[in-house]
Amino acid sequence: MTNVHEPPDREGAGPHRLADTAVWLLGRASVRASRLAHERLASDGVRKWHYAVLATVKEFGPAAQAEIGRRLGLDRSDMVTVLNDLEREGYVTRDPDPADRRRNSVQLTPAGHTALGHFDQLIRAADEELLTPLSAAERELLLKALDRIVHGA
Amino acid sequence: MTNVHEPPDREGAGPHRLADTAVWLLGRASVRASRLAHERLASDGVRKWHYAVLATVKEFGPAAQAEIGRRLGLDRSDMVTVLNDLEREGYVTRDPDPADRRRNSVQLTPAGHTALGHFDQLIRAADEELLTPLSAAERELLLKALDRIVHGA
DNA sequence: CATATATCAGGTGCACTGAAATGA
DNA sequence: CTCATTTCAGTGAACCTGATATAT
Repeated sequence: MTNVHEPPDREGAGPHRLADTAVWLLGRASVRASRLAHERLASDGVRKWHYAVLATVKEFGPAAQAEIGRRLGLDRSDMVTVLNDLEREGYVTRDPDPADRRRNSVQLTPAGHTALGHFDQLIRAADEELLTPLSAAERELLLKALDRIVHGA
Repeated sequence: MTNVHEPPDREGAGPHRLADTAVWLLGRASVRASRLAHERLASDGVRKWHYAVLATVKEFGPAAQAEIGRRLGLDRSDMVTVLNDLEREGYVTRDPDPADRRRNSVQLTPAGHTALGHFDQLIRAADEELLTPLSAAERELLLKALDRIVHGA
C-alpha cells in the first residue's frame, strides 16, 4: 500500500508492458486481420475456413479430409462442418476413395474453382489493407518471421 | 476444365498461396501464441483477458471499466464478466466514482498486484518460447511491425 | 432532451474433446 | 486387435449486438 502511483514501471524483472509482449500484439493484430477478411468474405456467405480449405485443395490437389485438416491445422470435427457447407454450395465433391474406403477424396468443382478465384481477390485486398503501414521490405520480414513462429524453426 | 493438374500455381494474378498471406499467417501465429499463454495461465484459473486487465490497471492506474475496455479493445459486456471474476478472486475492487457516479473505479488490490507479478512471469515465458526461432533483431522488427498493424500507422 | 456507464441476455465463429461407426 | 478416418454431440473462450437502468 506504500505507493499507488509508481511513476514509470518496473520492480522485479525488466520492463513488462502488456503492449510489448508478442503474445498480446499477435492476438490484437490477428483480430484486426480476421475482421478485415471476414468483412469481405461474409457478403459471399463464406468464412475463413471455407476459403482455406478451397485454397488448399487447389494448391495440393484432391486429398482426404484428415490430410487437409492436418495441413491446415483444422480439427477433424470442424472439417466435417466446413465441407458440408462447401458441398452444399457445389464448390467441392466428397467421393469415397476406392483405394481406402475410409477416406473421402475431396475435389474442387469448376464452380469451386471460380469461387476461389473471387475469394482470392478478397483476401488479397484484406492483406493489402492490413499491411498498408508497412514497406515492401518490412512485409517480407514480417511474413518470414510469422512463418518461423508458426512452423517453429 | 483444360488442365486439372496445373504444375506450379498461377493464372490470373500473382502468386496466391494461402501460406503467403498475412491474414493467414497472423491467424495461425496467434493461435499458437494463445495456446502457449493459455497453457500457462489456465493452471491458475486465469485467462488472457484477466491478465490484460490487471496489467492495464497497474500500468495506467485506477480507471472506469469503459476506459479500460477502450484501451484494451475489450467489449464492455465481456469486461463485466472479467471484473466479476477478478473481484471474486480479490484481485481488484470496484468502487463507485464520487465524481461521476455512473463509473466504477477499478483498482488493484495488494493480492492483485502479487498475482500480476506471477502472471507476468508466465506470459514472459510464453513469449520466450514463441519467439525462440527469432534473433533479438528479428524480434524487435516483428514487434514494431505488429504494433503498426494494430495501431494503423 | 441526448449522451455515457454498467449490466444482462443472447448469437456466432472458432478451438477443442469424447465417443461412435466403419474400414485398413 | 490396433489404428486411421469420418461423423456427431457438446464445451469453453472470444467477439459482437441489442436492450435496459442509471447518471451526466
